[in-house]
Amino acid sequence: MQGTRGPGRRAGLSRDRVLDAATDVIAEHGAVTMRAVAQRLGVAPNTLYSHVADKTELVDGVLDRVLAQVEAPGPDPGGDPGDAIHRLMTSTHDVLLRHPQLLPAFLTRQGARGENAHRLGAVMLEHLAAAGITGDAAREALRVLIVYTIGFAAFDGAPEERPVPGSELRDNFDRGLRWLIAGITAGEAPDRRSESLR
Amino acid sequence: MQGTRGPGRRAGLSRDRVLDAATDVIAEHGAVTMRAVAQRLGVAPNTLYSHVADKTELVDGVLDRVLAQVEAPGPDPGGDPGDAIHRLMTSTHDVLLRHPQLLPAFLTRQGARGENAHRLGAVMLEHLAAAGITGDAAREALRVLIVYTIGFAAFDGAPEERPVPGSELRDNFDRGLRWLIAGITAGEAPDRRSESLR
DNA sequence: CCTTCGAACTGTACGGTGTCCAATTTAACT
DNA sequence: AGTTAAATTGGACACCGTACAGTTCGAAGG
Repeated sequence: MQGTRGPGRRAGLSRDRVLDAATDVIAEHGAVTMRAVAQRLGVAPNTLYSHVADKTELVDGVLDRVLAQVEAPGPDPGGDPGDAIHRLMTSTHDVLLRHPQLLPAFLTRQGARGENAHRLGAVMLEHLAAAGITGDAAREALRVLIVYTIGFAAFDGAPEERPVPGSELRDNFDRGLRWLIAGITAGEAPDRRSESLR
Repeated sequence: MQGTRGPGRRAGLSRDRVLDAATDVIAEHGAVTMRAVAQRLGVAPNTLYSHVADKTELVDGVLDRVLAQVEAPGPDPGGDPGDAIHRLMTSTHDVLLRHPQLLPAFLTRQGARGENAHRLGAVMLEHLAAAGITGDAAREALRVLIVYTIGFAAFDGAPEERPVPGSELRDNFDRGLRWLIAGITAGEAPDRRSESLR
């Protein structure tokens, strides 16, 4: 039984395996700890720093992996851009709710700055452009939608008293989301709405 | 020079003075620490536990004090309830932005559960009732508005790159808020609106 | 006035956290 | 083969929240 490994003995880690372990730990205990991740990997805590610069980088990695599960419908000429936006934000909301434990981390890191987040933002801007919204107006609309979605998921994932069943919360989210999309696609730039065809 | 105080020697603290010190500390360093608060008061760290049960209770206290600064316009018969709601949420947004350091704490505690938060919620429900929105619909609308406001403030208060000037962010917040209020006061409960008297 | 008692406060300490440093070993490259 | 960079470890540091058991004060009751 060679239970303990001496210094230098490889454990075969990788950034991916570290992030996997971190995801598991956060799913089980609701919070990450360098030591907990290391223990799950059968490794000394410091080892993680060979694959991850910081704890924040570790958390960011986990967050971005979760965001990778969001279904981002591509541009659909002929389809309603509002519908596409609605689907994308709903998928994001669902994905976030599927991992309620890391919603606090999501909030404090303000939405993750990883590549998947970037990808989703780009897709959103495409849909907004298809709806005739570009430039600053598009960026503002995007910000509003992101804030709303993450914020709502965070409040839903709260471990407090739960008088409201999940389905009702989903409806609640859906209703507010429709209000926002309606406002975005309808009344933007009320002074000059010439080429807003439809 | 009697610099150090022996055990038992009173320091003249009170819950209020502790919360004051905590507010200052959080304003300077962006985070609270029992030890930091104690040091600022010239007191041993444990002393705080005579005036505050927990660190979370301390943070909650600070949060609720900040929320006390929000101007909550009373019910105004004849006035537009939508305007009142708009003013209240805008005031909340301003107050939150005035204390960007404790926005993370606000988020992780999901909006503070203190008595001022309660008061603001009650006022909001009054205004919603004045707009003909009651019961579950009112609670849903309130949730949407709170999520949006806190979420937006949190994104604004982020210490990241700031390509957007503050005034523009305020306009951005304002626009989204109007969309939400429009949706709330216009199309609520489209299927069964029988006893929604008005 | 004296006694009593609860509350304020301190010293100390425990278990936990993130992270740095110097060693050690291994795998890969030349 | 020898050299080198990377992976891993033990150990340590500084900090965190907080529990425990004492000390001392201020006020209340006789």
